[in-house]
Amino acid sequence: MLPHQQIELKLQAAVRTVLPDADVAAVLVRPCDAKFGDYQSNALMSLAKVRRLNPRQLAADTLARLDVADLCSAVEIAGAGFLNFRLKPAVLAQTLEAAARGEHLFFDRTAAPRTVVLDFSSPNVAKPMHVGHIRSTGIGDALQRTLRLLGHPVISDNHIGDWGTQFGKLLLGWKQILNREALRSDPIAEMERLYQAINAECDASPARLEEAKAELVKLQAGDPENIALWQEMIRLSQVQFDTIYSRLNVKFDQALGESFYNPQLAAVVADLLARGLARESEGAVGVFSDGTLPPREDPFLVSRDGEWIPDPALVRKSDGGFNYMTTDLATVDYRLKTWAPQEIVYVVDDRQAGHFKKLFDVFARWKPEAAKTTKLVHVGFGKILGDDGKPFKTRSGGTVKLGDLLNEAEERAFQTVSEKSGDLPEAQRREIARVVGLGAVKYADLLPNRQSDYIFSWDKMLALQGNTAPYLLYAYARIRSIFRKSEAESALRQAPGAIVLAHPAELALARHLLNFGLTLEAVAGEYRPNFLCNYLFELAGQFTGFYENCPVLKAEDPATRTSRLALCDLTARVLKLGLETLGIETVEQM
RNA sequence: GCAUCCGUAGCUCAAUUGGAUAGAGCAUUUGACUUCGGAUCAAAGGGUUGGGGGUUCAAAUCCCUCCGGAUGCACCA
Repeated sequence: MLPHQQIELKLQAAVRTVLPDADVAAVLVRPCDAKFGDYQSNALMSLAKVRRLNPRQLAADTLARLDVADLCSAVEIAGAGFLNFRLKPAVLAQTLEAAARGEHLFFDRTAAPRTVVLDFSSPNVAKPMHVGHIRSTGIGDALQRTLRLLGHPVISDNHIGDWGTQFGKLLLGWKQILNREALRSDPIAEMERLYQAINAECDASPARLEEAKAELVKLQAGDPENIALWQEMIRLSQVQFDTIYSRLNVKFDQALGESFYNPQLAAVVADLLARGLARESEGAVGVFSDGTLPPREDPFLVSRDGEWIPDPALVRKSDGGFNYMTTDLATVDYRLKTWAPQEIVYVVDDRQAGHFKKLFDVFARWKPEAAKTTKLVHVGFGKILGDDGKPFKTRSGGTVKLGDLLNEAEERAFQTVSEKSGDLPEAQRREIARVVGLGAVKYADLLPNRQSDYIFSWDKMLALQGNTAPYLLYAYARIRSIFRKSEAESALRQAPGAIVLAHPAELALARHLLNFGLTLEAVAGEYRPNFLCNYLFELAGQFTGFYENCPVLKAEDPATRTSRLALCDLTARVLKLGLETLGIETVEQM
């Protein structure tokens, strides 16, 4: 167990003896500004507040019951009632030595695993994956990696858009205007063309729209020809998905598309009707407000002309068809029955926040028992903008296809690598460029707080300085080169010596290494990979300070050299694992 | 119109239960080293956290209000 956790447990026990009724779950120990110490707790101030106690007195009483002499050199009460802890350097060194022996890497697997269904990526059949998919896919994958690393069982599920009204138009196009040659060379582009052409015709001609609807009805009724064509469209799309996911190194446990839930949709609606949760209105069936919330907070009401009117969650259209609310409800039901998760997490565009608010509300009313044990979470994210501040498009104004984007990233990275390391063989430069280019795109997407929009910039994400993937990869490669040069790695692994933290830069680096686990927990707790990005960037910065001030291979004595090599190795391992957790590979040389 | 999210340095962004003097990178200026990888590092300037009010020992964070932006508002997903 890491030192801060030991302190935290002891502090919680001390608080319990002083305030037996207190909820100590909020009594946390967190890293703090180095001038105050290594760790800090500010929990006593809020505990004192609600009890109208003097916070400094409470801190003093708690401190009297707290024995952390084995871990800390001093505990201070500061300011309004902060507790500041300073680790003994020996404790710091011992923690690093245990890591050097491979006993841990500054994080613990969770003591309270939670089963999480992670729903992300969700591309559509017959459409190209575009730049927008990088967000859901990248954030979702980083979250699944983080949760797994911490020991939580994860079921990642790609809820592919393989059903819906668009197939009426696609089928009509396929039967009437399909270009076989184009389909062979670029199936996704051809299917997209079919959809766009027919869609435009339908907008202009109601008769054409009726034709498309007729194809859809046939498909829904199980017409063998339409089913076969639909399956062919899915198969062709799957080839594209597989290619992209393979490049991005993203894996799913499940890929149960919308069509998987078709057989359950009628039963879902019947059940909602039978329970009195849904009712018919204007020929459609919807779930309406239950009046328990004030109108402003009620997701089923909307204001029009100064009046609150119903804004139901429709589960059946007036033509008898179902929509995505119905599918999502059936999906929740299936996931509950199949995996009994504690959480279902949807990594989906923030624009759908309203939909999820309704979905979660209907779920709570539909399955009140399950709602007590299963938390539904919408992990939303903002848009990617061009440097004009408008949604990111190609120069001609079209959608940026994900495959093209990845190609360009690799190409740009290749040019830089060739410029800087032209002496490496081309195959190696290609491989470096692949890792750097893809890493740059992923990292740039994970770095900003996910809820805000961000501006896409090749120059910034591929820059070798600043908070970028290339910088972190370079930091890693630089450490690795020390070992290449010294051939000291095997010796280090065989006989890890004592770690001596004498220089301030060594201490600072060591402290930062210890915070890796806290960072991972924060990522998993708030579904925010950017915490890990910033942690790694800071780690690289701390390493630089160490590297500038503390000669490693030229250290003054063998013991110092061994100790510093161990610090290098631990830093490299955390960088590598951290990047891996973000879905980013590393290279030994660049 | 109503709702949601957002507004932080010239630009792009951070800020982990409300915590101590709001931090990085870019850009700008200055400096270091015939380099354990210069694809480097160090330093400086730059802020009334959109405005105003409130709660609190403590507010970028919570509440109210105004301004500005994005998004969403039954039978597309």
